Amino acid sequence: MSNSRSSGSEHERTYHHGDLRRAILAAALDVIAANGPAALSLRDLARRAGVSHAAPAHHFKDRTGLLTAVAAEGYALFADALAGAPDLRERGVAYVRFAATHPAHFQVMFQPDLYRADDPELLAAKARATEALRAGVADLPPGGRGEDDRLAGVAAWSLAHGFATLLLSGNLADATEGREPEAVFRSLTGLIFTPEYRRDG
Amino acid sequence: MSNSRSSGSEHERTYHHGDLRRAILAAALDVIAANGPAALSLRDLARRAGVSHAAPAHHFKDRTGLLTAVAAEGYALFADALAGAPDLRERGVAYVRFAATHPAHFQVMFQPDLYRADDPELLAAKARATEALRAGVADLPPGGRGEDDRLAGVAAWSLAHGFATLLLSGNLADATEGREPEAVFRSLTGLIFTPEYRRDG
DNA sequence: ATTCGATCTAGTCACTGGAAAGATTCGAGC
DNA sequence: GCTCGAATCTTTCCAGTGACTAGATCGAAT
Repeated sequence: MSNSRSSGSEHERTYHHGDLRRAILAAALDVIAANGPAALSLRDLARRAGVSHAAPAHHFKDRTGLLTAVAAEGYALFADALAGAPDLRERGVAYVRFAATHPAHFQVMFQPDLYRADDPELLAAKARATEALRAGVADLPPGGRGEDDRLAGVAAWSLAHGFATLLLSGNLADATEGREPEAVFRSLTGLIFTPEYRRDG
Repeated sequence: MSNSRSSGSEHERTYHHGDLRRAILAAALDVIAANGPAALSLRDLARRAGVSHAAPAHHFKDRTGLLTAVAAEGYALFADALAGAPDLRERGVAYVRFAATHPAHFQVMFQPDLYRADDPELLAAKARATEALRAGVADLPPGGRGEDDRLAGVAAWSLAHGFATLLLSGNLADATEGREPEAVFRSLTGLIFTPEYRRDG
């Protein structure tokens, strides 16, 4: 590692950036979070990182490759976030919190048009996340009821996902009104879930 | 109206298209439904309509203007679809059905980055849709309970919206498995809503 | 020290969105 | 029927972008 570029505020021009992949990814997340995936430009990211316009290609192949990397990283972080939650309700809260704290990742993850959905690394991370979700649903009903379990899982997923996407698209601005979105979602779950589907106090 | 262009299969070249605005909009919906909003190109749409690449600009100003028109039309159709439903549950079903039958509209509507959210026509249509949603939530609890009403409304909205977006992003493929998404959603609502929040049989 | 692979640069091409200026057609009013 | 203004469409042009290629530079292992 020749040059980490973290010592001075001015970019010290050297041939090798040091950690261009991370720098491009970080810049991409900024742009996406601010203006959406459509506003993302490889050349702009290269400029921000202080490298030539063709440099990112070596790390991500092309634009789709960059977004694939974003989605893969997103699913990995997502799986970790979900795994840390104790019960179903808190897993839903973690779902919403992830969307709120990682809006760029979340947006890209759920727009498969933007990336290569067959990427191996992405598939592995997504599988981990899916497993974390499924595990959350598995401890849901007292006894397995077959088809209803699956439906209940889809319902819980839909509830959390809908809240998260509405939040990111700005449609819950007046519903939350300054309150923490997670908190709103938490009280919301207490309202809609029937008692036998609750695990929390 | 000089030339409707609907008589023959071959485009009869005339200077005026006849209904270019509709033609461009229709082509745009096709492209978005097939490959997402990112794949949309004004020049491509112009080619499909058989006009010069600058022709669409007169009807939509720019790319953002076209997407604004898509969103506005979407909200108008959405309001109509929601207004036709008798009770809250069927309004949710209508929500999901709209997303399934108008995927392009739906996708654009809930990505405000793509269009001009302050467009007057769009705002009017969105207000109608919001009103239709609010009315659906209003007849929900037996007696008004203040803050809980609002939360329940957000919950119902989140449930329908989450199901719809997961459906469009391909995440419910194995959960529906050939069955009509609407039907799956309908049975899902019966499972998750507490009895006192139900109106249906 | 040399070599090899990884990283980055420079140059190029096709495509896109957008703006400007001109051509064609429509339709209202005479 | 004719003219004229407005709407619609074409042509031309420019800057920005993604992607490809060839070459320059660097790092590290041998």
